[in-house]
Amino acid sequence: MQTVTYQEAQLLHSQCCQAISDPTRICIVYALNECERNVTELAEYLQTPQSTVSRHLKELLNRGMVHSRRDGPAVIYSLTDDRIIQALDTMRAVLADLLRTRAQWVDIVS
Amino acid sequence: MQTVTYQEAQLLHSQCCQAISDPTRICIVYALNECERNVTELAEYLQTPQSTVSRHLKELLNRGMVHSRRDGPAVIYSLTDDRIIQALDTMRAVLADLLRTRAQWVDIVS
DNA sequence: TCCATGTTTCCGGCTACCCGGATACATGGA
DNA sequence: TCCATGTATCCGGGTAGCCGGAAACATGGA
Repeated sequence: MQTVTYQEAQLLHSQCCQAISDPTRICIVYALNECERNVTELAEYLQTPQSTVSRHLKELLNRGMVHSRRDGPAVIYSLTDDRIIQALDTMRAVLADLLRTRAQWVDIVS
Repeated sequence: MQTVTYQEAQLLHSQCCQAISDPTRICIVYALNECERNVTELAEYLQTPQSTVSRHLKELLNRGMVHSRRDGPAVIYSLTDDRIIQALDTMRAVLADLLRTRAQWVDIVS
């Protein structure tokens, strides 16, 4: 059984978090939580260039955050694990409370 | 009441996630979850240069992830919100399952 | 086999992030 | 007021990340 050092585990942990720390990737993850979509659909939905979306999906795939499957010429992506949304929502709640205590900008975030 | 656009909210969300996406900052957050500590204590505990720790703490403070209070010449830091740990643990669980399905490196992470 | 559709990769370039030693700054006691 | 302790900032420099147009690559139907 191969093992990793504590530092390597920490690095993997941070890479998972980094995967969902980019604004575009956050949008992609939430979009895939609604329903699975292919690259073009995501690009249109997010109003983002297709190459950009594809690049981010590659990152998410490498980190294991999403699955992909072919459907003819299209590639359909879907979320690997619901807990990714759970983690994002948790941080969003933390943020909402932060803003609340600072008494500003509450409406959109919460 | 001042509001933010959807894009700005997304950006804030990503900044919160980014705050806990650096390996060193993850270590700091977990260390502060055990007990509050000052900069020097953290630096020694994490075997990391004091200036580096201080810089990361500033980031975490700016993002509202930690509190600080003075105790004489020292500045003591503590976690703002337990849910930060919750989110980190969630992502760690996702990672652990990922590695499990890939059948390697399981022991340390889980 | 040729083409339409959809995807990935390449490219040049810019920005943001991270590092750690050294220096400057704050605090409270002698 | 001077000093010891602890903290924050400065600095130079390296690295990683992000961008979007363009070109190359897959796929399945005509």
